[in-house]
Amino acid sequence: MHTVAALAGVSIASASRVLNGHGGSPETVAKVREAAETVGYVPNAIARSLQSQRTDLIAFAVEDIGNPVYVEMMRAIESVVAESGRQLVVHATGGQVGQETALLKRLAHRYVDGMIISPIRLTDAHVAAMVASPAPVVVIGQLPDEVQVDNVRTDSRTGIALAVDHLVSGGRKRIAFINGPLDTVPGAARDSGYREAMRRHGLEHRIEVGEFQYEAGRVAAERLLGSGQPDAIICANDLIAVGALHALLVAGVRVPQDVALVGMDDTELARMSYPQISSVSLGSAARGRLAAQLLLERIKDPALKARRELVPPQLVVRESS
Amino acid sequence: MHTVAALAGVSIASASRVLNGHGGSPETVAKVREAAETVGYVPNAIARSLQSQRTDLIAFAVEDIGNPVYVEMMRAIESVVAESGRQLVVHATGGQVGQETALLKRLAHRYVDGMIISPIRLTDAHVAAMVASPAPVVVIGQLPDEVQVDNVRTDSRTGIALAVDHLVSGGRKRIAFINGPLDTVPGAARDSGYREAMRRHGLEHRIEVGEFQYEAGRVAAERLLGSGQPDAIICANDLIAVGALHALLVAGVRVPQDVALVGMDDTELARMSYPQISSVSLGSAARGRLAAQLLLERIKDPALKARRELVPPQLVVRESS
DNA sequence: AGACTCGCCGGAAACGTTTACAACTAGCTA
DNA sequence: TAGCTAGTTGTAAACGTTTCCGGCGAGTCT
Repeated sequence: MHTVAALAGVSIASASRVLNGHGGSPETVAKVREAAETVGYVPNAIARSLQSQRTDLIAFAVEDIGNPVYVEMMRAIESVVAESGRQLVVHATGGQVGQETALLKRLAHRYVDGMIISPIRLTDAHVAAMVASPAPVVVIGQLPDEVQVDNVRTDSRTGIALAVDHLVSGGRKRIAFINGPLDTVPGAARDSGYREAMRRHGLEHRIEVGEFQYEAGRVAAERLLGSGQPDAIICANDLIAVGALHALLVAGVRVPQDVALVGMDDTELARMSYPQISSVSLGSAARGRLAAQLLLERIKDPALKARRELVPPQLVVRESS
Repeated sequence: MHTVAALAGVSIASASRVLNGHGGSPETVAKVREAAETVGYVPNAIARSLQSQRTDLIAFAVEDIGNPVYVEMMRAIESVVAESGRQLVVHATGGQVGQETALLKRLAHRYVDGMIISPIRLTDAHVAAMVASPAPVVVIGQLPDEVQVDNVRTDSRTGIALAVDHLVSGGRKRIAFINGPLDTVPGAARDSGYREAMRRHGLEHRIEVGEFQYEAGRVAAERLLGSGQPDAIICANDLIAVGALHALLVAGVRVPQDVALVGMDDTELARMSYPQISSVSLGSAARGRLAAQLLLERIKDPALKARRELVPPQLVVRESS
């Protein structure tokens, strides 16, 4: 920039103004433009950031950036972030509380303009770090009501209820549920949703618990088949559902004739299976998009008070039920 | 930092030194540490970057951050990048040449310390932008030999050959191939690999072309079944393979008895299907890891001359063949 | 013709760090 | 005791921008 200004025979102030389109006389504009062209000037993003106190970077932190649900969220977030001329920084936290709170604390360094985080387990340390954060944070997932942090959530409890109702109306009675760990936020919500819906229909519950993974779904389904085969299985996410489907097919169980299957999250996996798996959409893409929008709006106006967006679940019926 | 120094009664230089562990007398260290503690000082990442001329950010640019292959790469890259204390910025380019070259040009702004890019189509503009880039670039995928840019690649031509040989040795003769667009780098390589392998075995080729997507695979397989059913199908990636499998199962074709199926990329999809799909691993994770390592080494020593790493393909035989 | 406005310009401060340099002290050696 | 070394400290420059502010000239109004 110094050299551009020198070459154009103007001050660096004028050069800066011209390069940012902030006026200038026609001659100076021409001179500076030409000088910049000949020396191949490109502004330095860091210096600009230092001055403007913005990095135009948005962080997204999740347990595993390979999980289809998060991939879908990330895609949606990336799209709105990119559209706003910003860029996305991704963090894989491995679901470790320490990592996540460390990340939240690092926001104080202002290395990004804000963060979208979807903690799978929510501790007091999380909440403390979030409300203390000097940079805006948006949480995807449940959050205690009193916490004043932007939040987009879905209602997986009624999501499960949709699945149960659907199966019951199809005449199923022995509806089992394969859940993820109960000490996680989604695991706990799904558990209570399932129990309540079953109680409402006067049915007995049957629950298997494992990780939110394919392999866990396969194993859990095998267990279910081993003792008093159910006539329907609800899975806490699509990975589990695909695993369960695998076990059912291997065992020669017909889906949906013998056992109906309903997944959750409605990721591509559900569409790509055979038979295609019915799944409760929790609007991953919509939640990602909303979260990004909330964050951008808050960055623009930090005085906004905390908002809470709800994306309603929706049952997508396919061949498996 | 000013306030910390003032509170501790030392100069900001001393404060900075203490906070970075660059010596200082025991008393000053104590005073500064305490002052920093009481005011809750956190260093500003941008200012530090301006001084050090590093952002500790690495960019990863691909067509679609939701594609399982790229997800796997991204995971691997994120892991080594995070381990080095840096962070990952992701870009979804939509495969558009303009977007990608724009991204490469933006490297001049030094908003990241380097970029890993995997262009699906490679133009002269790409190459020009890469060699002209002031920040290090690593390319995942084919690259003309003379281009002096760090590069990690696989050999999908012999990858296809592995699949063909395997199917031939299993007695298959009418081996069809479902490919992606021929004007893409991977599409072209796979095409020539398939043709050559078939020629070598004295077999006639049969090729369907579509996108590198599930739906394209489904449609292509339907076409193949419609006219002179093959006894084996090779797919240019796992998404296509899963789509093809779907079409086969819907048509009542037994896999692998009637038609054998081999995918490519060996993503989780292949393991999660039923039957599990044989797939040619192109080492996505390994390529991502290598690319990240190359980039980090080059950042440390920019004088290094361009290196070229090759990850050999490997056939993983499962139930579908 | 004088007062006023407006647009353009350059000097300089600012953003928040790190670090080269010089000055100083204390401890040691010859 | 003079001289040297090692360690510590503060001043100030540097990183590369943007922007505030005052000055200046040209045009407009009375």
